[in-house]
Amino acid sequence: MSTVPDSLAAVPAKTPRTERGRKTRRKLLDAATVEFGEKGFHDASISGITRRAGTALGSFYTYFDSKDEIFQALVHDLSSRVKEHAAAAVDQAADTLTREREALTAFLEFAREHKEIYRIIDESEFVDPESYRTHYENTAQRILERLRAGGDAGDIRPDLDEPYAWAVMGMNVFLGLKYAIWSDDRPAREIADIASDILQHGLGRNRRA
Amino acid sequence: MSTVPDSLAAVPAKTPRTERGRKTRRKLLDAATVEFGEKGFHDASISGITRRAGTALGSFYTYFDSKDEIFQALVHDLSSRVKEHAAAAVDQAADTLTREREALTAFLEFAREHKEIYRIIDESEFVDPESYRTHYENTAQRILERLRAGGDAGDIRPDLDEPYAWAVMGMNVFLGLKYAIWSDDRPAREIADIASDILQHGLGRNRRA
DNA sequence: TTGAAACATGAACCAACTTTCAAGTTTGAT
DNA sequence: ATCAAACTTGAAAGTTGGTTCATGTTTCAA
Repeated sequence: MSTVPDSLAAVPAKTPRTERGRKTRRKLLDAATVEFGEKGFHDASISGITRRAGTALGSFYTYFDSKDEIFQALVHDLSSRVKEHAAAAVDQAADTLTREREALTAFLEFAREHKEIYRIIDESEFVDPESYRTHYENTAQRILERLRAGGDAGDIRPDLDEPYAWAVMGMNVFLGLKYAIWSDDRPAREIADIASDILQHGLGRNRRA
Repeated sequence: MSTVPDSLAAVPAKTPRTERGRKTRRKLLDAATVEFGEKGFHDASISGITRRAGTALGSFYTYFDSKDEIFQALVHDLSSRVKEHAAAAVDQAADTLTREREALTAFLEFAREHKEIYRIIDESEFVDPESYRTHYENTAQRILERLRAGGDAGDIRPDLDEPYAWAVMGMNVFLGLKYAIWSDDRPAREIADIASDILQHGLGRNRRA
């Protein structure tokens, strides 16, 4: 006997209805980013989140049904942010490989400034596998579209398909892990140049940069 | 007042001393591989492990100090197995890029047959970060050595350093995630050919395969 | 054969969280 | 100004599952 008709269930049951509510929800989400980022899902606690948010423990359940649910909401939130950030960087570039280089540079810089985000999205592989998969499928899709556009424009080879996009994405993610999360020292640009170099010429002896 | 002198502490305290002990420890490790692989660290339980192993709950603590400790032992164990499997495949290949292609093919096939292993190693990023890092640092190191050998032999460009190895590794890992863990359909060889193609020529229009 | 050390057992303990709830406060449309 | 709905609160209930322990059994070197 739910009070909410199924036909209107599009909006999650616990959406805040007042300004105060929206603010509290936002505070919880931000606090959760810090808590999960610092401790990981397993060691993070609801009380840790509410303490950071400065709200009572019980208030958490006004906005989220469970620890899993807020994590899921978070991944969705952060995934959008990463996407938007990369999209912004990509706009201005002229040719395809420059575009990819800019996208990677932006990703590296973003990851350095928001290591928690990288960690949370990565951990979603185990906490909320569907979100994880969606995140990377979508990212690969956008890469593939850029590559195909480049192929059409005669910028790069025209015969590229899905696995090429996954290869590019894998390169980027691991360069991010190594040179954004685990160490900061090298300029992001330097790393992006190397990736770009691989995409341009490969490792063969054929041609030099 | 430990009964074990510090100077002899090289061997973990709980190493089995009889044949029966070694067998039980092995059973627990194998059971843990299944349990962690199926449920993930968080949802896995010690009682789940001992149930699968066919031992009493208490026996677990004869061999491991905690849930974290057996996970760590497991990652170490599995990491070695992955390494050995790849090393075996690499031996016979003639030139550098063929070697890399064989390594990737072997990795993909191994991952398909042992999806649990892939998952456990991946999850160690959060459960036992040091093991995770060691695993990938070592893997990158071996890739770099192969690339350098290729550079020396005149097989490929001679100016490759660490980031190139991480880029190659990232490609491989994500192709593994997509085409070994998430889907099985395409032949491993086909995927490895694509990666090899990228390493040989890049995505530029310059030359065709 | 014997006995000390190694190993096995599973009920019970316990700490740590998540989640609930009843009582109070604030908001905002009328 | 009013009041019903929205929101807040934190103590306490409820769970879950890791860990301990006292007791019993097996191993194996002497």
